[in-house]
Amino acid sequence: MVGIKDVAKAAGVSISTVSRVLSNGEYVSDDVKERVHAAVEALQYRPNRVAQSLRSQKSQIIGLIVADIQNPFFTAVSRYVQDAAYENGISVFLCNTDEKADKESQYIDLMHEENVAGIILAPTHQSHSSINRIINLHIPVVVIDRQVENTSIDSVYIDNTAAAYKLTLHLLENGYRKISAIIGSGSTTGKLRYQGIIQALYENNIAADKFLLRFVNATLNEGYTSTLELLDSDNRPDALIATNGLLAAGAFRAFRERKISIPDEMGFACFDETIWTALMDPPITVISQPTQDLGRTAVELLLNKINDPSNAAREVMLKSTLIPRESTKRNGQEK
Amino acid sequence: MVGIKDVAKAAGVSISTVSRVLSNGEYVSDDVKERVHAAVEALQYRPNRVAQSLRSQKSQIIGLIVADIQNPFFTAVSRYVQDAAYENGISVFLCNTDEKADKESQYIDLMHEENVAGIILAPTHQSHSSINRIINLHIPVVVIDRQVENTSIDSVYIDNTAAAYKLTLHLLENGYRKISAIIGSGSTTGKLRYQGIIQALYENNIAADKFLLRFVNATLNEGYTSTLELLDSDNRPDALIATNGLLAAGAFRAFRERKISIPDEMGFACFDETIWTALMDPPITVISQPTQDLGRTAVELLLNKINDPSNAAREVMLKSTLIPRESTKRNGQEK
DNA sequence: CTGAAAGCGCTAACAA
DNA sequence: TTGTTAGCGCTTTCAG
Repeated sequence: MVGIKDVAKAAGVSISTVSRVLSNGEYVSDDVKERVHAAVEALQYRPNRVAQSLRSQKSQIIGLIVADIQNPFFTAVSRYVQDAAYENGISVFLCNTDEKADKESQYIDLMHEENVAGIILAPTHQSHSSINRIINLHIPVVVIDRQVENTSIDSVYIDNTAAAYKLTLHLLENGYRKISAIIGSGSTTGKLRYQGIIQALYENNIAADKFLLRFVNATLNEGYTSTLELLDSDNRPDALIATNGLLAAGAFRAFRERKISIPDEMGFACFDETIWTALMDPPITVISQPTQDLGRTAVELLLNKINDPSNAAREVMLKSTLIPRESTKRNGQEK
Repeated sequence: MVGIKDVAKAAGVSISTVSRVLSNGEYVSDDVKERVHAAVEALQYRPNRVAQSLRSQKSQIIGLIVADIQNPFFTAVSRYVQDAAYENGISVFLCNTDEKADKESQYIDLMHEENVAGIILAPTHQSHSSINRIINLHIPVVVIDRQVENTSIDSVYIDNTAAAYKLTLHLLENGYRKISAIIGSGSTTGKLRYQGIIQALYENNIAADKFLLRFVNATLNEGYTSTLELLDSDNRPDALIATNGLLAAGAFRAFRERKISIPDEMGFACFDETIWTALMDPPITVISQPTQDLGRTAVELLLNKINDPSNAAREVMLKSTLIPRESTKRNGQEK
C-alpha cells in the first residue's frame, strides 16, 4: 500500500506538505505543488479515506435506508440518490429494512459505527424512535417520503394526500362510485393517501366503507389476496386504488384470475409509474411520483446540513402527477 | 462520542482488556467480562468501525458494482446481496456504472480509498482492465453474471448460452422461423446469449440474418426504436427475443404501437422474470434467472476469499429456467 | 489473565 | 511557505 509518506519521500517534502497540496493547495509554492502531483501520479497514490475519516471525524459516506429496494419507487429514488452522491464523490450504503423496526435500528447502529456523514431515511410508521436515535447520535438526516412533525428535521416528500384525492376524484368523474383501496400499512404515506381518498369520497357524499378501504402489508401477495377478497365479496367495489407498485401487481393478478374486465367492470389505478404500467392491457392510470427530483433534493438537503449543521431545516414538498390512462376510462365515458 | 476509553474507565479496566472482551473474549476472567459488558450496555458503547478498519486493515464493507440498479435483474441481485451481507454484519456500497468504463474505474478507486473488504463486480465487456486493477490492488473480488477467462478469479454466472439456446429452440418448436433478437451490447452476457441463439438457428438449418440479430444499448428506448425498425422493414421477423427486461419493455411498447398481435403475428420472449411479465397481455415467456442464488453465492464466495485469500478461486454456474407462457404459443399450436 | 505502549494513515495546530 | 508533532479510536504485540 502506498501512503502519504511514500509520496512525501518521492517528492522530497514532508507529509504535511503533501496533505496540504492535496486538500486545498493553499500556501504552497508552485514548484512543490508540481513535484507532489508528479509523485502522486507516479506512485498512483490514493488517499486512504478511512484514515481521513478517523482523523478528521468527517466521512464521505451517506446511508440510504429504505423499506425495499425492489419496490419500484425506492429503486428509482435510490438510483437518483446515488447519481447525486456520485457527482459529489460520496459513496452510499444501501439498506433494506422490510419495514422491520429491528432491522432499521440495527442499520442505524451500523451507520453510526461506520461514521457516516449523514443518513437519508424513508421511515416506516414506527420510525419515531429511529429518528430520535439518529438525532441523538448527531448524525445529519433527511427524511424522505414523509412529513415529520418535528420541525427541526429536513424532509422531502410528495403531496400524498392531494395526490390520492386527485386520483379518487378522477375515478369519481369517470363514473365509479364504489371505490375501494388497498393501502400499504407499513409506511406513513399510506395513511396520508387514505386521508386523500376519504376526503374525496366525503365531498362527493359517498359514505366511507371500512370493508373497501384496507390496510395491508405492501407486498405483491397481500395485494393479490386482498383484492381477491374484495372481488369475491357480495360487496364488490367498482373501482380499486393500489397505493404502490407491488400492491398494484398483486391486484392485477387477481383481476386476471377472476377475469375482471377493466375498465368496464372495474376501474383500476395505482401509485408509482414504472416501465410496465403504460404497457399493460389496459394501460394503467397512475400517480407518477417525482422520484428523480426527490432523490436529488434529498442529497442536496443532506449535504447542506452536513456542511453546516446550523442550517435551518427545510421541508420540501414535491408535486406528483396524475397520468390518466385506459384503466379508469369507463366505456365511452369521457371525462 | 463514547469511546473504548470511557468503557475502560467505567469498568475499571484497561482499554486493551475491553478490546479483548469485545473481540473474542478469550483469556479474560468472567468477572471482568461481566463488568465490561455492563459498562458497554450502560454507556451504549458501539465500536468505531473506522478506527477498527484503520488499525486492523480489515473492513466490514463490500462494494457492489452493477450497470444499473433499475435493470430488474440487478435490482433483484442487489437485494439478495444486501440480505446476505446484512446477515454477516457487512455494509454494502452500491454503484451504478451505466456501463461506462470511466465510472467503473472511478468507483473502483473509491472502493480502494474506502478500504473495502471486497468487491462484487458485474462487469461490462470492457472491464478487463478494471478486473486487473482490482487484482493489483489486492482487493478480493467475485465477478457475477460473467465467466472470466482468468482462472484465479471467483465468479458466479448463469448458463447464458444454454439459456438462449433453450429459448430459441422453444420458439422454433412453436413454429416460429424468422427469429430476431435485440441484444444488450454492453454486457458480455449479450454475446453469450447471441451464441446460444445462433447455435439453435444453425442446428435447425436457419441461416443467420445479421439484420435480425441486433446489438443495442440495454435501454428501454433502444429496445423500442430497434424493434420498430424490425417491424417496419420488409424483412419482418415472426418472433423476437429481448435479452433483458429493459429491452423487453421497449419492444413491447413497439408492438403496442404497431398493433402487433402476439403470439400470432409475432412470438415474443425475453430474459428476466419480473412481477409484471406474467401479467402482460399475453403473459410473456421468459428465462428466469436465479437472482437470489446468484446474490447469496456471490457473497459467500467473497467472504471466503476475504477470510482466506489463499483459497482457490471457484467458478459457480447457476441454471436458469424457461417459463413458457402465452407469448410464444402460436394459435392452437401446442408444443 | 491484564496493562502499557506502539502505531494504522492521515490532518491540523503550532513552530520555524 | 514548509516541517514537526500530537493525536483520531482502536488492535495487538510484549511484558508483567
